[in-house]
Amino acid sequence: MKQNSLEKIRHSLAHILALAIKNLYPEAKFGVGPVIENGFYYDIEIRKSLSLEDLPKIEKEMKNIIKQEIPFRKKIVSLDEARRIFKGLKQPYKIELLKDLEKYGTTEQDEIRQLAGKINPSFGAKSKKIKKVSIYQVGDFVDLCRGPHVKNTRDLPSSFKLIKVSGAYWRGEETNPMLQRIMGLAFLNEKELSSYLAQIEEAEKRDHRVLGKNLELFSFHDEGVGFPFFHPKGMILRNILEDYWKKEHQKSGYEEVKTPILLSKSLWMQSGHWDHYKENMYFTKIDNKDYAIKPMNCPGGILIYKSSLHSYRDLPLRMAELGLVHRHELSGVLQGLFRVRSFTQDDAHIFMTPEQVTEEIKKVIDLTARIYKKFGFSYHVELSTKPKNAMGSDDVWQKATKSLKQSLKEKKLDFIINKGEGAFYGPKIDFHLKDCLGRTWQCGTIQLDFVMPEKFDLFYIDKKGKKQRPVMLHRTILGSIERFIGILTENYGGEFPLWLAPVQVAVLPIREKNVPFAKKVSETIRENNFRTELWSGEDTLSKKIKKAEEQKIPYILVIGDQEEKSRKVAVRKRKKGDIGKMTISKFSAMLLKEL
RNA sequence: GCCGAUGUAGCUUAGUGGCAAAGCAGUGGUUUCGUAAACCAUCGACGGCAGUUCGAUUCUGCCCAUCGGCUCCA
Repeated sequence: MKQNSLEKIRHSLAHILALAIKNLYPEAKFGVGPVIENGFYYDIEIRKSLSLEDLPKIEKEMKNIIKQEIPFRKKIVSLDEARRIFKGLKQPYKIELLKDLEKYGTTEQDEIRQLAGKINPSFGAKSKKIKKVSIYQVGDFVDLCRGPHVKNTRDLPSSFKLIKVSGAYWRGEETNPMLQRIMGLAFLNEKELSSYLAQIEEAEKRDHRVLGKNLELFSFHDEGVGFPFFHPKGMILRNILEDYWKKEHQKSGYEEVKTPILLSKSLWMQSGHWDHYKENMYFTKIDNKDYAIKPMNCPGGILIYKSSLHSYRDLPLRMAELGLVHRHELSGVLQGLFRVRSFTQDDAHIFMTPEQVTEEIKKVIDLTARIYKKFGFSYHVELSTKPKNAMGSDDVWQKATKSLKQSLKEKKLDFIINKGEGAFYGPKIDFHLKDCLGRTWQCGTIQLDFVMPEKFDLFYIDKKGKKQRPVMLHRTILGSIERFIGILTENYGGEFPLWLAPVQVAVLPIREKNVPFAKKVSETIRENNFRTELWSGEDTLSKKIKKAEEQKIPYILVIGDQEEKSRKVAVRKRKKGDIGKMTISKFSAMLLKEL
């Protein structure tokens, strides 16, 4: 099994999985079985509903098959021939794929949608004509497949593992039947497999839902599913984050505003949310009139803009808002702080002249880069284009998309394009953060909007005293404060750097009689503007240290008779242990330097 | 919302068709202790609603929540 790329191995294992399924469940109908990051999966339809307990049996069957040293055989056949083959095998999903191949030359859903003219006819890709397709056979399993594959099952390693079963909609469409997806990990050798498993274990240890509870940052309750409760320590973290954010925005020429969370139906009708976002909104009645809780902050910002007359001299007008929004997300998507139903966007709406657009976008990109750097995150950028339920003409969308691209190019940022993933009012740039375990999270977004200014009849007065239509930019950098705190927690594994740590210094007196001096020490530290706790409880020193370490407090000061006598405190640093004795002023200076 | 799994005390876990077990945490004492768990005592739980049963935490159904995916998304 040499020189076979991992990709080939994973793909071939997907076929072996399918063969194993066919052996165990002869009636199986097969969907698709691609390679994914770290492994592979196959979507299947069988009568039995599989659970985790079924996986070892399937895995065993796969290993059996591999042992038999079966060759992978490739055949090029005409479309008609392929159709006959899969009809004979009773594989309706494969036949559906063949139909698409014939009609559009691809099985990629995005491309098909475009070619079918359902969205973005203007972007029009060309259909490639396909006359022949390749099929691969291994044992009794025949698959429509581009390949490539290993030559023989003897080229496959045993370093794979089936890990999950779940439902998955056929072709990713909610309206299609749900198939069963079996997912597996696969690596070149046992060592890589186990190191990946270790990495998963490490990620589990950093789970912000667990740390959030242990560190008393936040909680969730059945009484408000998806609505996070922030505890005192979580609030400290949050306030530090927000203060930092406010300072950076002041420096960058933003003004802060706050808009109501409850606004009337007529406003949401005007903004288009009523038509385009209703399924995600919460409603109520006040004095018999319909109101909605805001799912986005823009209409509020727009009303502020409209409340006075603006000259071209005032633009760009950068209006920032830490805005609390509520969105009724499907119950199945909720995930700790990463996905909640109420969250605070670090939003801003920038109103500007059309000439200012590229320059402003570049400024936002710069600010985003600066803020991410503060936390040591790297990131990649994606550009999302016009979605199915879009408002506004193709012309306007093209123009907006072009501006975003232009700014990205000028900033020399590479980007991936997500077709049809934009907001309903405009295309967007998304920033995806990479944490220390290599996982990515969507946070910042820049959305260019020519639609809302039109809907709300916004204008400014130009040089000649004439009314002109401004362009609007919606943007976030952290994305949501809640999600960002979740990411920070996992990134640091709960060991927040000194400037973010809810408690920076724990002061631990050894004996009862050391408490008065310890109290003085902690007061001095507090006066020096550090967050400190005095632990004057009954526990032994060892126990207090254990607790302080569990709480991941950056510094621990031990106060006993010796310290009291020498007026120097014994300093213990998180992860480092004892780092010596020093005066309080020296200690404070050291902390200051670390900030 | 869909597919699958799970739900015992604040946390981690044990267990049973017949009084639900423990460690940590908490509380009350004793101890005054020098760098990751002192000692004694004590409080505290079977997610909810039905059904089967003499009896249900245990079996069945429905609901709720959580976890892993799908779809969606900051």
